[in-house]
Amino acid sequence: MLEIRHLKTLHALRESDSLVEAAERLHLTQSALSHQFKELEERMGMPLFVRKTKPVRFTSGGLRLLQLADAMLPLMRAAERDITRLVGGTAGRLHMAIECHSCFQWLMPTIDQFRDAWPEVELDLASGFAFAPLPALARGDLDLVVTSDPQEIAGLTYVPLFTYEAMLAVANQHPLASKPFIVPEDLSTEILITYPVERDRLDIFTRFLEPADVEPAHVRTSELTVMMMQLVASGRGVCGMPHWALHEYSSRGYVQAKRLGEKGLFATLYAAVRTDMLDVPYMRDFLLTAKDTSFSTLDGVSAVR
Amino acid sequence: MLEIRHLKTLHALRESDSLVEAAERLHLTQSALSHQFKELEERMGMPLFVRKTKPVRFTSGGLRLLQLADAMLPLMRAAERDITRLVGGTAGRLHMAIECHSCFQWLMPTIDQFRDAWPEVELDLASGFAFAPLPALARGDLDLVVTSDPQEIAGLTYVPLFTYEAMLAVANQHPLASKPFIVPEDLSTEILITYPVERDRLDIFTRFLEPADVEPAHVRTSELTVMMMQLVASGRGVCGMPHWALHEYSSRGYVQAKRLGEKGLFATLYAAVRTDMLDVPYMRDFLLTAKDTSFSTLDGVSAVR
DNA sequence: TGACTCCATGAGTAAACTTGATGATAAACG
DNA sequence: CGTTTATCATCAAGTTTACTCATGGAGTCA
Repeated sequence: MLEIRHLKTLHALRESDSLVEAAERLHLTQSALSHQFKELEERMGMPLFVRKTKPVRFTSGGLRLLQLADAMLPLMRAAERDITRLVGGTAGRLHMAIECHSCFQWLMPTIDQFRDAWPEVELDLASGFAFAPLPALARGDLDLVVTSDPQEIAGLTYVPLFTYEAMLAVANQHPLASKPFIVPEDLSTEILITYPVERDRLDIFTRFLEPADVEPAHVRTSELTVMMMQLVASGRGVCGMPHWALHEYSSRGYVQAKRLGEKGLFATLYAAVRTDMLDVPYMRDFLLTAKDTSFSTLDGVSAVR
Repeated sequence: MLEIRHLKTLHALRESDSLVEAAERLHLTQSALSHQFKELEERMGMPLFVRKTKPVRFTSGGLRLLQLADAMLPLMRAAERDITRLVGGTAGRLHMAIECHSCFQWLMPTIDQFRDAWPEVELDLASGFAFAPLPALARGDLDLVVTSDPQEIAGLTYVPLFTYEAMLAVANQHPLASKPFIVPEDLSTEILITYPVERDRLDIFTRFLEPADVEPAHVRTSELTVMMMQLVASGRGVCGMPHWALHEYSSRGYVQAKRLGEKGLFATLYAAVRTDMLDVPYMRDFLLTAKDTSFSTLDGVSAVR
């Protein structure tokens, strides 16, 4: 019924002052526009503009359609631009979400490096995701999700980034420091320090304490890793942390890193992307950079991949 | 390039699970959709959905276009509905603005009556207009403006509603009560009570005091006419008011209504509408009702029309 | 009045769209 | 494991649509 073409014509007509001028602007003949309006007005059942005046004047119906055009044409242009950039693959959008809080510091170098290499790509990073990020990825609201819990969703591909061991940071003189590894019950009398996020996003709860039905004596939160390390070092609590994040502190003897459970608590981080995005150059590059960064981050820290 | 039809097709394809089903939904053949997609994907330079899967899966490009469809299709439907209602003329929109503050009480009965008669018309009344209402009317953002200052704007018609005399309410025992009429200088020692609006929207300033360069001793404001009358009656100020608004009080000897200037201060109120809206049934009716109401409001109050 | 501008109209044409039939491919089924 | 069924692509043909070209009427300005 109503078509984009009509809106474009109306828009051009308002910008110019007559049908002829509007026709030129649209690279059409005046006759074409005349026909177009005739038919459109027939379909709408009302005139859309007054012809004899200069500049042209719109009727109420015409004005309403112009409102529509003003709303729709920019949307269209934006979408077409996005598609073009997507095809080109050197520009586009990369909206990320990360489920794992402690990955921030690991992801940041990757992002910085990427931003330099692909200045045309619009970067966005959301961490505190209210909604489930993987469906949002499938829906197209996101472009990449860093997760340790890959779910089988059609159209999504999971690219493994690296495997890390979650460990417990304790003060050097702490009683637990002498144990070969930590068991859940050890924490029932401890103060546990975590990032200020929901429990079900912290491996130490979901995969260590909760299966054993153990609750720490107290839980306190901190935004910054440095701050957490200070608290731990001064014996005011313990905290779970990826071994690579801990390495900087444990290798200097600032705190001790203890294994969680006899066999350790390992997790693999994946980058989830829509499968067809794997072909897009900037996406390939981001994934490669992310892997590289993770290797170098892990380098000399652990053999775990 | 990109057209509504394409968005509708994509939308239908997401709702159904295959091309055939989408085709049915759109009352088209499967072949039609196949052709349509082939061409669209060619134009876009990328596939938009994965065919072999069930339900169909969209590529990133397809998802982006679906986002666009989700934004645009509702806008279109709303616009088309508005146009239909505009043509029918028994339903539609009537967004008003009034420039003259004291017209509220006069307009309200008209609006009430109108609402009963045309329940399908979406009424909206704005008084404190930040922007100029007449250009907004011409632009299509408003549908009716009550003004006493008609400006020649192409496409607008001014329907005179009635002429009224602005008068000054003073206490019975007030010194000014004995004068045959008021001159601007009389107010230089008086407390003037006004509605709490900008000065340039009050005739007593723009057409009486300011031309004579006279400032009242003090200006205080009040929201309610009743309250203003009480203040005036108890000798705590004077106030300018349309004679019809004053009549209720002056005819009972509560206050005195004095002429402003030897010849009186008259103003005509107009309803400004876009000319083509004069044909719309509900608009005709509103204007007639408004005139009627103004006649009956004036009835027995004054012969001024 | 004549030149000019603007818009409407009719006819012709090329392109786009649709249709229905047919074929290829892949999944579902006995 | 062959058969059935469903889905999508392709083809040829008919139809519609949207444009251009050519022409004419109406209004405007010297």
